[in-house]
Amino acid sequence: MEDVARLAGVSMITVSRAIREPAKVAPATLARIEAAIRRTGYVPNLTAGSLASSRSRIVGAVVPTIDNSIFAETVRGMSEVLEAAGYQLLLGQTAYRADAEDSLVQAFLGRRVDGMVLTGIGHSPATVRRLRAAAIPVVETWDLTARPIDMLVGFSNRDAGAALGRHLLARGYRRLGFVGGAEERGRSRYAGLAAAVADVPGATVLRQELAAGTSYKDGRAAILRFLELPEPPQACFFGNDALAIGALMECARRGVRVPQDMAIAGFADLDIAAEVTPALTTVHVGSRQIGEEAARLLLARFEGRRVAPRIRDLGFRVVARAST
Amino acid sequence: MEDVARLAGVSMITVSRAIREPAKVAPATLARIEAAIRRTGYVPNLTAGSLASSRSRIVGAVVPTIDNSIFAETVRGMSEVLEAAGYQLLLGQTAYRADAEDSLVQAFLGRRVDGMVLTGIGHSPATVRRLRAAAIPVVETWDLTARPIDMLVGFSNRDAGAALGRHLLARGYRRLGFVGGAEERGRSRYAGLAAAVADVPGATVLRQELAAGTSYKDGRAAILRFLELPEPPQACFFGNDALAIGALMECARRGVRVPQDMAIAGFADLDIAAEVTPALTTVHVGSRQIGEEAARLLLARFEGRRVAPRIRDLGFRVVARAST
DNA sequence: CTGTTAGCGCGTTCAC
DNA sequence: GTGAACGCGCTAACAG
Repeated sequence: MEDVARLAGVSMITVSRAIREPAKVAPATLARIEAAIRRTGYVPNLTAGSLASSRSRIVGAVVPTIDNSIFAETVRGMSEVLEAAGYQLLLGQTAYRADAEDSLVQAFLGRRVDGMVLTGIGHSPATVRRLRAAAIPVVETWDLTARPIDMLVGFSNRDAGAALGRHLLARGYRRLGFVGGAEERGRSRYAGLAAAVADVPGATVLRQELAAGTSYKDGRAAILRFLELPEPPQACFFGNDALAIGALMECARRGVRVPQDMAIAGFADLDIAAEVTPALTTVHVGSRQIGEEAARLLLARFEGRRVAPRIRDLGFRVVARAST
Repeated sequence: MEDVARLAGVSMITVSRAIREPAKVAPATLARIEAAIRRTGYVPNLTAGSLASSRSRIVGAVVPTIDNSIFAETVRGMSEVLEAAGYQLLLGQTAYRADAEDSLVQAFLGRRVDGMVLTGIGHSPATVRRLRAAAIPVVETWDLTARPIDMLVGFSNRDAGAALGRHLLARGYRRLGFVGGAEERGRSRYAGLAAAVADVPGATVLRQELAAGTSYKDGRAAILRFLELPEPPQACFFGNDALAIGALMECARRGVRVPQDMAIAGFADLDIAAEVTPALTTVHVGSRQIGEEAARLLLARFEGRRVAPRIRDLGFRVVARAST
């Protein structure tokens, strides 16, 4: 930067301004500086800038995984909004390991990210303490609570589970099954379903809890376990679409008719849910919008705007298709 | 850090060492420092560390998108290997926009990433110049070339396309179709297919080039266009599994038998490819391994080890399933 | 609109 | 095994 300044015959601070707020520099000066930048091949060191300004223009995001497209869409939405505003995304994946979130948060805070996005509302006390101490904007996502750490963008997994349960019950199914991974949000969906079932005399629900981080194969195996029961469920709600589609495919192979012999529903409404045959009943939750909105909230706070309300319930929508 | 040093009765540099190389600090001193860190809630500022040491422990990765799980797996593999080594991942998505890569590279270099991972081997001259000037380790992925910018982990899209073409031809199909997005690697796959077709007298191939960033829906539409022809292809190769599965589903809906009336093949071997009915013939390319290996190469270079060879051809494998 | 001064919070290099 | 001085490259705050 010193070279650039010398070449342009100005001081370093003017170069700095020419880069960050070109409008505040005289056009002639600006032109000379730009020429000098080009000649020297100067690349501003944003690390030094971050240190000096104590703003990194980096946002940290922690998700369980991006393989499973439900979070991939969220990350994509976030990343597009952030990039458009000149921010970068530091991505961390926990693979559903309990301790991974805290160490990622710690690492991100060490990098002085300007904001953080977390998945879910369950965090270790240490994590919460760290985030509060850092005093940066934080957005929790994919769930709902009255007391977020700071801001929140999501929907009620419990209500969504209940709504899907009511849909199944309304369709006349009474013996229900639930299959989900061992993680917080999946459990909330089950709790909702169970509550809906409790409201209807004679309705029952059987639950299979799998390890977290499930995929197609697990759905296939789970539906088999149900089908082998003397009295299998009539309808099965899977904690995510991948599980449900695995189950759907297994039914197709075995000649189990969906929904006549076994109704199947998923969760999240991946692109593929509408494409399979029969098309999958699921709950649409706006994965992409969650990411976009989270990013927008952060940007608002970065720009000093007050965010109200701090809780954004984006809701959900039961999408009834042919599989139920 | 000054507070910590004072509390522990040592100098700042000793605190610094206690954090980075605890082995080089006397156990008693170390214990006092750790206690002081806990009492003060001190969080080392890695930005300052980066500036002083000119090593950021950040790797930048540019992918077209992570929605499409083929790159999601690569990113996941990368991120796991990097996180285990104490590195963080800065993620950028181009959404297949031509100019997006260069601006992301520019931004990442400005942050002084220690290394970069790019998707593909086609980059603007400006991008290549920047990367060379930065003199950091760079890994290109998902394709093959004799002259990578620095290092490369991938496979030959052309050969993979040709291999799948030979598979279709060996199965007796002569009128082939190809559907792919308008992007470099998809075009290479087509080129390979076309070459395989040229080797067999009487074999033909019809091509549909879609916009880049395709999904299930596009596959569905594309197969319809083929089916409406007076003489549709007998077998259709799709540039990625999502397209192929969309087509598969459309065939199921229309009562078009796969593979008897229309054979279908995809590319990348997503988890779901093995699960659909009929199971999808595709080309396995080790998306996850590409990411892991790219990360390992970078780590090797960060640690000063020489990497040879700099080109890692991970190969591919035609996975013949029921859909062809 | 432009410049000056004074750090940002560490790690490097040497010395002890 | 520990410390002092210096600088990494930039920007905030103020002055002009």
